[in-house]
Amino acid sequence: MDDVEVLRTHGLRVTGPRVAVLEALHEHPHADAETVLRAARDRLPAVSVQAVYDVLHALTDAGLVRRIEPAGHPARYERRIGDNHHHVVCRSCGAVGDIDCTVGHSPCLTPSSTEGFSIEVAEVTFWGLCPACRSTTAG
Amino acid sequence: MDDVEVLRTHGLRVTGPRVAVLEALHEHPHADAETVLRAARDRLPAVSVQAVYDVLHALTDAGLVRRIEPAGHPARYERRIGDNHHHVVCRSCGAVGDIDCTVGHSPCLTPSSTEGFSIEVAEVTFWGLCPACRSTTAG
DNA sequence: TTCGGTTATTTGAATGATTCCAGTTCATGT
DNA sequence: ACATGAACTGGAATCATTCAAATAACCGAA
Repeated sequence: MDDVEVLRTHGLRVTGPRVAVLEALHEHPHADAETVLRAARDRLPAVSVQAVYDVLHALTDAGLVRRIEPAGHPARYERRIGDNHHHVVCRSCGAVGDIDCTVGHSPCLTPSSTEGFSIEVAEVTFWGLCPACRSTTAG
Repeated sequence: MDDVEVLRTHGLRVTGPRVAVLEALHEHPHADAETVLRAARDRLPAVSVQAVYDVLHALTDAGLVRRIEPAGHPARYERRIGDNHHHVVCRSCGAVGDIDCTVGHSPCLTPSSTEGFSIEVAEVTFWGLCPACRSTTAG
């Protein structure tokens, strides 16, 4: 299923910016808006900043793309969805990596006291240093 | 140990704004910067916006206060630290609640593949609806 | 293939939390 | 009390993201 078909399947109109953004995300698995913009412009030079934001929003709403918002860093977007994996974020450079949740479901993710909240999803973020920053910072 | 002593213990100078901010945080367990500012001004009307940000930063660096940054909401600050608890955030109004990590340490928090990252902390955020928003939104 | 209605995109300006800057004031140790 | 360096004030600036209005593109129907 190519990008065009993916869009149709999810009831979204097929437009240049949307295809370009999907391809950009394929190239950069955890790209922030600016990276997506640049990569999208490699294919569609005229695409505007807001178009990229709109498209990312539309894709996120449609469940095609997942938005990650690491504290202190601009939002990032990824196409890998539906498998409940988690993320490592580099404290130093903000690089993001995927981490499979091998424990499967539950564990810490079924809280003891919910404080009256109805809980829908649990989000796990690991903070550390990426390989590159490890060698640079510490040695 | 009162607020003044807490500051001294952590090697921080004792100043009006710092005490005011600590007291504000005691009153509002998950306050954002604006709430802290207002509560601090109840005690110290002249305190500036920047002083509050500086103080919150200093307290966070000193490990006296923990900063929570729920995606899409302004940062919040809390005094309860060192017990590795997690948070529930209301999707609708941004209210924050504490959730004890009864499972203790580890579970999902020891990832399988670290992708080469050196991992320091794991952060768990639950997303849902707070009691107030549940009754308002759904019915 | 042309038409029409809806939806997406463009352009440009605005927002809002947070931070930077330069100068002044204050807390602390002697 | 005094010197010193950290902390505070006020104002402007930053950055990602969003809003608003006008234009243009998509896609089903004729």
